[in-house]
Amino acid sequence: MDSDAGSTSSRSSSPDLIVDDSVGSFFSNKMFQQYCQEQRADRESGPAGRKDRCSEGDQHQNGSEGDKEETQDLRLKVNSRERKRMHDLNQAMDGLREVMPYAQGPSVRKLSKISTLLLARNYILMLSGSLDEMKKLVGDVYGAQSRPSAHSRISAPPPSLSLPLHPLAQSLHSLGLLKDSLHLSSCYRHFPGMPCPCPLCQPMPNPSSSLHSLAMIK
DNA sequence: TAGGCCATCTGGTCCT
DNA sequence: AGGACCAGATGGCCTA
Repeated sequence: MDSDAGSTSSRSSSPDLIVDDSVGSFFSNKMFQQYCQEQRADRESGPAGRKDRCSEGDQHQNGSEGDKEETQDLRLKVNSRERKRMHDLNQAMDGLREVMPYAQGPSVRKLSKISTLLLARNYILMLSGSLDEMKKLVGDVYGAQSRPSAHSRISAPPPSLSLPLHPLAQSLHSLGLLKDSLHLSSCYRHFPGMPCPCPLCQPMPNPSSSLHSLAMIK
């Protein structure tokens, strides 16, 4: 189908659609309108189109010309709304990609939608785990401040450091998005005696949880 | 060339 | 009734 004719790039999740305020939404340049006219011609001329479109054409075959145009206008309006809805959805997806901890730039392939969602989920779970751990740590510090052994407890390397990387990092690896040069830990401050705060260096909060399987992209 | 990903169209369903 | 949402179908583009 040549329905992509109205956009500059089918790979973009935010195609350049012309806003036609008279229609009330994203709509259509001349090419798209021409496409619609061709579709109408297809419907009326023969069985070349899809079956559902043909049935729609048959359905209105006996109607008056005015009814036909009214139906087609309604269809265009509905299509336009649906296009706008998907456009908004893709914008939200782009917004999600922007806050995901993976390298962005022209040389890095954009995350697919499913990858974005899976990574986002894992990222949220990982942040929640980190927050819980931080709370515990803070509680330990303030609870044991009067005890002399408190300091040594903090500076001791956490046993979790030996655990495997968080599934988020594994996901990025599996997607080919995490290379050595792209490691994100440089964005974070490293404190002596503390684990690297970089999200990708975080151990799995619970290795036996179902989270592990969720990191597997497809 | 097959498979993945995507945009779009479309009809159905639900909600306001 | 009209709009939002959803899922299926279809075809185009890209990559391995």
